[in-house]
Amino acid sequence: MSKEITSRAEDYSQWYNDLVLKGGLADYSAVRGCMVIKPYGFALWENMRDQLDRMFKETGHVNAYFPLFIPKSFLSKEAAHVEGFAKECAVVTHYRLKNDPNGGGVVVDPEAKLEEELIVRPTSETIIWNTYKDWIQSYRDLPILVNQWANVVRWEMRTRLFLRTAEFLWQEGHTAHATREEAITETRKMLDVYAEFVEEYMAVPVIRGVKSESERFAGAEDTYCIEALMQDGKALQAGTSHFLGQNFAKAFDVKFLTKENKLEYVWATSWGVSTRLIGALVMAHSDDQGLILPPKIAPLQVVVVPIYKGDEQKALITEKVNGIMQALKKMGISVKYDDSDNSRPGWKFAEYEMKGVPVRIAIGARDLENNVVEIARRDTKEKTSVSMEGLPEYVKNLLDEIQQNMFNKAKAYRDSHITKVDDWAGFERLLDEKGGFLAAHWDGTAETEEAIKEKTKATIRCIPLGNEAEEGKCILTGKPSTQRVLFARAY
RNA sequence: CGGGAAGUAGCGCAGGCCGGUAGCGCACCUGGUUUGGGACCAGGGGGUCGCAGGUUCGAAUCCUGUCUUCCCGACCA
Repeated sequence: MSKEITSRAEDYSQWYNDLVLKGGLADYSAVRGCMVIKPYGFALWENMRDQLDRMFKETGHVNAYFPLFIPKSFLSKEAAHVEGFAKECAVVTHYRLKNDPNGGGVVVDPEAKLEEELIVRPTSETIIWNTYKDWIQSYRDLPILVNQWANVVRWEMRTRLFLRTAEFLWQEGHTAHATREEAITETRKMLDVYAEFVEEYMAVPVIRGVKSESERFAGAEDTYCIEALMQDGKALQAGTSHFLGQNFAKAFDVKFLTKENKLEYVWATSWGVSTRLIGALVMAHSDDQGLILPPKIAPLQVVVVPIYKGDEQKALITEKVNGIMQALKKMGISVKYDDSDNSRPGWKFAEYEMKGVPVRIAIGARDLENNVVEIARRDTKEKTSVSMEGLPEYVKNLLDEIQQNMFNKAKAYRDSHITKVDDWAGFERLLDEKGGFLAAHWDGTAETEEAIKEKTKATIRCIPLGNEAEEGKCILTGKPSTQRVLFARAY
């Protein structure tokens, strides 16, 4: 048929592309490295965004919006920061086009060169801290807890749908605090918010941790992260939260007066998650039949497919379905009745499986007679005959169960792919044969980390929070180590 | 940005070496029969062959450039 999905076993990358494209989440666009997020994919993002937004507001944050363009000079104010992003910045140099005197359409007007070039934001720390300077006078102005939903641009060499595109959507929280402790607390709090969201709503288990120096955000003192594991054994960073210390306050000269009337630099955090989460969602749960979406964020939770012979039967079924739909909607369940006549039930079944709709209800003449419906769940593909009596409650419970089951399944896979390893040969072999996270000792130096990366392509994903101390020897150098860290090949 | 592959109807492809006015399957439209896991019959519509130049009487086909995508590397979230 026209919508075959490449199997995971055959070609994992192609499988992922097939799911995104054929599941209707996104399409390639005419612009290099940029994608079109289609309505179904955007509905998914909206559900994620809305929930995150609620959680940000519950933790005291407010939304604002800062400019897309950043003066070039701003970026260079924080040395580490500019170094981290310089290689992937899009630069605006002119502000006008004109008709090509040679008749070739429009050309950039050389007369319209900008005095100072503008950078399309790769992230907004600089423009925001330049602004915060004006907002902050005294300790009474703190803390500032601002988030923005925005697009950002990072000019990537190699792009992949959702996982890495030149332009992507995200949120970036930027907070300012009076004390180091308060800023660190904020950094950790938002990491917890992310972890809760990804686990509770996306049903993807994550490991909370701290990045090593070389994986740290450019300009941060500490970068915290949540790391998820994909079905091919590769890790994916699902969110980051940075303790920025006073780096940006110093770079942009943002000081405040304390109660004691002393002038001090402000402490900062920033934190973000992006549409990349959709990539994580796809790769954590889906199978060779298509997407599997967790009920809590699925654009559509239930689809009803009628099976009928002739218009009379269809009318009877539709009448019954209308009642079911109303009852489900009353319980806050999103449901669609697909009574379109241009495809048959079997085709619809396959289609909604591809799109990952958690629950399918099929109802035909036989069911009407017996006062039942057939319910199929996407996660396990199980089909059951269920009485019409109490159907809404049954569906409600089933959605909860699917959500839980998806998380449990992903967690079982993840947990079985965290492997302790103490010898180099085993380390290399496990990376190739099993994948997942390898818990190994590391001597704590960037040189060793780099050497391991070069030999194996594996990086230190994080040092887990609450990691237990354990004497050991570095997996590569044999030098003394005090704890295990998590290595993995990553997206 | 290097190495490989590709771009022809909405989707998947053939045609290309050997230039002569574009074809198949699915989808779509009409009518009918159908409908419990991707229906069938009959009739029909749809393509400046990615884009721009060039060679030629004539280009999907040959040449040059360019854009986009995929896979593998380097880089990164």
